Amino acid sequence: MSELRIYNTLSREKEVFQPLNAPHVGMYVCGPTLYSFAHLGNCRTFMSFDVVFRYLKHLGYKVRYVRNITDVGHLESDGDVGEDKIAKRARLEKLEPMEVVQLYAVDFHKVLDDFNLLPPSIEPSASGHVIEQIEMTKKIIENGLAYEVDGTVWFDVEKFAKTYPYTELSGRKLDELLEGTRDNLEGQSEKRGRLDFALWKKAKPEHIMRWPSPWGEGFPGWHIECSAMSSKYLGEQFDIHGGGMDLIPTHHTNEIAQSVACCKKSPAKIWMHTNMLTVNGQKMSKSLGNSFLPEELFEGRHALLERGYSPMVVRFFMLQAHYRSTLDFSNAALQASEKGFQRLMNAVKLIADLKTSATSSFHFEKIKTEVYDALNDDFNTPVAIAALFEGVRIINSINDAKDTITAADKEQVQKLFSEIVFDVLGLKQETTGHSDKVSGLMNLILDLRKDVRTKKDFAASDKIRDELLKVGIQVKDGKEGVTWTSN
RNA sequence: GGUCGGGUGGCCGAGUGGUUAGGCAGAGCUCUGCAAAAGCUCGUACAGCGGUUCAAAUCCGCUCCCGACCUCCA
Repeated sequence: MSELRIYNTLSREKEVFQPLNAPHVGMYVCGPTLYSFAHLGNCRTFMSFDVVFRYLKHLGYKVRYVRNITDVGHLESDGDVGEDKIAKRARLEKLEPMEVVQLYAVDFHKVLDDFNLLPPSIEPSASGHVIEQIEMTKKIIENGLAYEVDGTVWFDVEKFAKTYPYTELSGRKLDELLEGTRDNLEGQSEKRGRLDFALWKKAKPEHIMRWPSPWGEGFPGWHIECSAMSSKYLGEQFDIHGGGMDLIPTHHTNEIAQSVACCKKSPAKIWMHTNMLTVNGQKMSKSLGNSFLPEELFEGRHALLERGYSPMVVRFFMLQAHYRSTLDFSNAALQASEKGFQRLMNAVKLIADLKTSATSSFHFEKIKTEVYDALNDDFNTPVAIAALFEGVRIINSINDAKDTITAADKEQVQKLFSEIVFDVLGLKQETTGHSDKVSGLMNLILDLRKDVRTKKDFAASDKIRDELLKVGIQVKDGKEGVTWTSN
């Protein structure tokens, strides 16, 4: 079987995955800032890493997956001028900051649960690690790479860049960043270099969230939390650090700088970045106002949607694109995925009842190899799914007695589909949740319909079928009897 | 403006120097009382223009178009 290879943003190529301390794997993913509801684009990133988490576990690794919660320190604008996002929200809604965080945390977890994401091993919050962030900041000052001005501590990027390739992750040129004209230092705060960012911010009198520190009352900067928490739970060096692509140039670049400045070590071996979800070719984002809330999608409450789509259909839709490609969101694409998802799941259901033969008329190993080769190739879920569909065709064909399968192969197929579809891709059969009453009614109706069909009263029979279809119940007359599905 | 990424059949979306992506939609056939489901067959796509090569959609150059980042953003 092929080796797992992962695309590393640092090297810009796929590298064979070799954990620092096999079988243990440490993975850190930048989580949400809880100042609003998570939209679908946010969900895509966490879903991508959910598959990474699941696949690594499937391969037998003992994964510690840390995904943080940002509940303090994330500013509206750049490190100088903005207001803390959560503090602002709290002020506007007249809530305690922790109330704001709680509201969106509950929603966030519910949504990810709807999408069948596994919870991370540890979900640390920034506000719960202020001490660690202060300690790290102190160390960076000791190492001469940060300075305090009037209660605020700044990271000295230009000094750091003399001994370390500050822009290694983004591939930008430092000179060009320094030359940038979009803002200048005039009229701005006390920081020395235009790229310098805050490790600790002095709290203004009206600021609600504040902690004591060696530099007076204040709160931690946005980037330092991830450096502090990743090193606390995964060590100074760990295997995988992930997040959305938009975090590369600032957040992740600064994270590396902080960790190196503090511990002299680059924190992660592999940096993984997911691409954006787009709507009509444009990035889905809150500021552009084109974002979808998962709830709106499930219920079809959105101008761009003709109707709702279930969480598993959406999950399947997202897995049909590679995590490093943009994925364009549209009604038609969702519809296509819905059909495909149903086809896949129907086939999975069929496996258990397949009749076995003395020989198999297909090569199971070929499908299995294709699936694993795909997943090993930087978690290529769309190709893995394509290989599974080859299996779907065969399963259906066996069910139609046009192909054959041995008992041993059937067991293998069952195992492969169960492990890949459910455990790795994280899909699940969506229970239609009929009550006993509905089932009883359906049995009665179909029984009556059977009677009229025996009498060749097809008009009556078809009327029953057509009327049921109108309320969303589809009747299928198979060779083995009548089945029905409800949506 | 700078940096980076991309333009694939009706739609979504993989891949890549020579061999099938896959899903959805469409056409035909089989099965069926008819439907549905399922199976089989079919469309022969890679923005444009040059170049390299025995061979390019895949490499190189130019042009056009789109996007991301450079400001908070997964």
